[in-house]
Amino acid sequence: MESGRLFFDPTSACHGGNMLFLGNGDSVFRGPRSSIMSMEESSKRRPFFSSPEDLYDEEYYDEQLPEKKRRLTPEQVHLLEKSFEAENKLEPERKTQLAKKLGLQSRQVAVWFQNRRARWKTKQLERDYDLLKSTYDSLLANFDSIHKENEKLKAEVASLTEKLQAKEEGAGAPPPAQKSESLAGDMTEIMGLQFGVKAEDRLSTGSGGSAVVDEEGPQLVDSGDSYFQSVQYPGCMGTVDGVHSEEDDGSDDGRSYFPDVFAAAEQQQEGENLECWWVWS
DNA sequence: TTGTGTTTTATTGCCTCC
DNA sequence: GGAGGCAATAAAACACAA
Repeated sequence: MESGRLFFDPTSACHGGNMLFLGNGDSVFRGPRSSIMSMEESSKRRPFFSSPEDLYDEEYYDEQLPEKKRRLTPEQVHLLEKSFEAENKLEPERKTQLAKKLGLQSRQVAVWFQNRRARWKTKQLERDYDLLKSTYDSLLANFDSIHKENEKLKAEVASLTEKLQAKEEGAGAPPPAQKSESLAGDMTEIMGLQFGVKAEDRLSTGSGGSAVVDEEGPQLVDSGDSYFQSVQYPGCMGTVDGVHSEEDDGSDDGRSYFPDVFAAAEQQQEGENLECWWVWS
């Protein structure tokens, strides 16, 4: 192996400055985390191996320099994906083993995992958005139908009240006014309670209505396609311990990036089911 | 072929944890 | 203070339409 050669992307040095030139003429590869590797060391840890055999392939060295950013082989990616599925974070030992197995630098394996986690998170945000949107649409549609039903029932009450009054007036002897007025008043009050107070309940977080849940009712949030039930990456979901630590600040519990929102939506959905039961019974 | 958008690999700087 | 994680970003590699 030719000593003193650096295997780095020269273009990276432009923006990243991963090359340091020392006053004594030596140059070192400045790796991430400011870990300074000697020139010799960096040449040993040459990036972009396509296979373990390439590591000691003189011809490869001569023909491929200067190194350019090289994609991993499908086999390497496959193994990395499998490893990621099992556990989306790398312990140092596992990283080293994986790197050895793949003929990559451990740093490359770490970078791959880092990028893979970022991709997974992006996808997850998209899924969460879709779920949130469909939940909102569903709730909106439900609200509209209930609102219409409310208006319809109100009109019905007014009509019946009118008929009742007409009947009482046509009966000759005026019945105890107190009674008919009381009856109409009662109905109005009941309707007011039903369509006023309950509507507020419906628009609240649903905490009041969630005590009773219609388990047979539609559970949009927990549909079969929902992220909460489907486990795309066993190692990334809440079912595996490793996932829970993806976000150190606790914003990501491995299930959703909007846990509170979905919880509220879920509760509201339950409230909606209860509401339906209440309205139609 | 070329222009353009997307994906993948890699770096940098900041933050947190031990 | 070092190690490792993440977000932001650069740039090469790739895909694809015109």
